[in-house]
Amino acid sequence: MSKKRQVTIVDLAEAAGVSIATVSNVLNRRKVPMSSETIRKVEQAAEELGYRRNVMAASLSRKKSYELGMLVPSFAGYHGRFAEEMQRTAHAYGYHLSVFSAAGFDPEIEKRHLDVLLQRRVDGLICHGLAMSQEATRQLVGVGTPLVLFNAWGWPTDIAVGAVNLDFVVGCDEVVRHLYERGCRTICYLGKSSLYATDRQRRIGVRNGVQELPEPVASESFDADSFASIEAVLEQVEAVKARSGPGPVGVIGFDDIVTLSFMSAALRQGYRVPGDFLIAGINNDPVTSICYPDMTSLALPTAMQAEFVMLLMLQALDDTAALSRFPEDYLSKAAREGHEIQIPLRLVQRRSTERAY
Amino acid sequence: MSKKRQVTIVDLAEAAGVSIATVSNVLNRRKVPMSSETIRKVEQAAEELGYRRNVMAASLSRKKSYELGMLVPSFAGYHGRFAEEMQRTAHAYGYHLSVFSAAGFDPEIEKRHLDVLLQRRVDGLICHGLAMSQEATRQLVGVGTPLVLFNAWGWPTDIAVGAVNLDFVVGCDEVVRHLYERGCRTICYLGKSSLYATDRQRRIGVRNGVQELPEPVASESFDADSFASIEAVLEQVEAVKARSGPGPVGVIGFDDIVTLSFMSAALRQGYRVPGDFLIAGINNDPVTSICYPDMTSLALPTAMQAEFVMLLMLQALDDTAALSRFPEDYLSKAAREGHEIQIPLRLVQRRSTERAY
DNA sequence: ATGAAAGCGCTAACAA
DNA sequence: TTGTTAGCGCTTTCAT
Repeated sequence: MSKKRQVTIVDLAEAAGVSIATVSNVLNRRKVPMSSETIRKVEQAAEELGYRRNVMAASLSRKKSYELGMLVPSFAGYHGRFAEEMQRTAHAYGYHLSVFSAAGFDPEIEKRHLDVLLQRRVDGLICHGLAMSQEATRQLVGVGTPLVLFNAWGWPTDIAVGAVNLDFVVGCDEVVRHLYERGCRTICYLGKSSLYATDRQRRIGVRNGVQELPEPVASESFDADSFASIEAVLEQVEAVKARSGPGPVGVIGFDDIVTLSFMSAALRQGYRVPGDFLIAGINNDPVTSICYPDMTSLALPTAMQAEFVMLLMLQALDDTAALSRFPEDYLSKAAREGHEIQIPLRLVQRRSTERAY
Repeated sequence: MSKKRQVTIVDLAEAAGVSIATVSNVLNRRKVPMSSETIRKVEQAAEELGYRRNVMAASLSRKKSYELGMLVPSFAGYHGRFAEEMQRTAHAYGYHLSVFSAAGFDPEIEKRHLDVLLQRRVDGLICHGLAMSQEATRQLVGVGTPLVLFNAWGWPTDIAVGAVNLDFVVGCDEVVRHLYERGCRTICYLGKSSLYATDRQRRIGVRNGVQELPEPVASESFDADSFASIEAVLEQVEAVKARSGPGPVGVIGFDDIVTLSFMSAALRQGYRVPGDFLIAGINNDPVTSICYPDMTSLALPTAMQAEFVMLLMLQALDDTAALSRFPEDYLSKAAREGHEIQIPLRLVQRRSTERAY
């Protein structure tokens, strides 16, 4: 911030020969009556002097910053894409979004970032299901700053005004059915216990899917986190394959990263994909369409998720003006689902799950 | 930002029975003499009332925000990793870093984000070589807010105080030599003309590398952007391979994404990698170690790059206190290289360039 | 060792 | 239609 004197509304007022209140009114396009001559003079002065609004001063005075803060565990993969989408969406509704990466799931770092955001007096907070305890969150955020979560299940509403969650349950259910239809009579899920909440949703979905199948299908879950390498995971899956029938074994991974790791390891061992294994990931990361073979995955509609996060946020902020710009079906879905909104995923089929040949 | 009255230093002053000036001194741990009793009382009051500093007010008064702004074209891949690293580094030196994704290389969006950052009165700006013109940048940023660039070549110092650049020239040179040593006597570079500046550095490096080889080697460059699909690119490379000798053809891609696309396309066509092609990417994206086959790539030392960006920034900000925390060799390298600092890359060898079998 | 007071740049009643 | 003025919460001389 430049120490040298910046151009302020006082300068503009002088140059335009009006009062600072008038300048403020012009600059903020307020609905008070003003002569077009005044408007012109002020705008010209602003242009000529190179005026740039000081939003800190404005926010301080207005007691509202139109600034939102967001915390993600990483800029990589889904979280980065979602953050980008949230920035776009926030802007569309008149807010700015600062995103911080907690660089993992470290509660201490989360806490620090949240504190900074609160010190900046952001109007609202957007977080993933936090690593820090609910109690710590309640205490830190307190009242007054709405917190909207994404992919967080079962948080009490006295902490967060709501959550917008990807529907992994239904999504994984669908993946299971897809694998079954492609000939799999054995299905393995490769989970990540370290990401408990979101892993759990997937497990439920897989279990539901298997149970609903027209015939009994064997299924196994593995915790990829607890193995030293992806090769070790592969060994386990190989064992399952050994005692299963002749058809392909279906594999669903926690996300596209572990799924791709597994697929590559299988290829290195000489297995065919598809053929010996049919493999599907989750996230529809761009890598799924450029890897070999290209990989079936669950697409996450980040734009829709962002819209609903924003919707909940604006409701909490009582920003009726912005709120009125939502399409009717969004508002009604939000009203129907309450403070935990489900976002449906979409299965994208690629070669990794083509019918065994 | 909560409309309801927030706890201010006035409240603390009252509770502790001291003046607001004293409260401010205590809270900021200033070096003025204070009785430990006063300190205790103030800190206790702050604790009890749940005080949280309002940094907007502080920044406004201090005319310094300790806030930095950064613009990246995307949160994906290298830029996201670098942004994360910059946040960490900035924090280590007492600053906070808000990162915005321009969602591509759109000059209009860049402009908007920069303007917002300047309105927030950030102390400094960190950008990639911008899509917007140098003239527009000069006009927008003006004086007073230092701009440090990364991966930007040849920007005048009256716009940016300096640039910290990945040394793609030397890096690509090294990749070429590596491919040669592994048996390639023909080398193809798959570029991206849309990313002109950074593509150019790679081309120079490849050319240099080829020229320095002990024997003549054929080389070709293709612009992946100008083809409809990666298969179309592959066709071109196949043509090159057809008129080259029996050994493997070496392929270097603009980044790991186009490289992996190419590799997968080649595998789909039945080529062997390594074998028919030896393939190397750039960025050392995490995907390089989980794809099939795992892929040789150039690692980008983001932590080092972040340190130097911070160093240039702190110099521009005259923050001698923070500056003194840099290791001697960093300071001397910066002094030696001036306002365009080169960061060396590191070749990471993987199976995609193993000796042809 | 502590306090009084003048800002920082802007907003928002309220007056004129 | 425009202007006056009292804050917003904090920092920072300068007195005491």
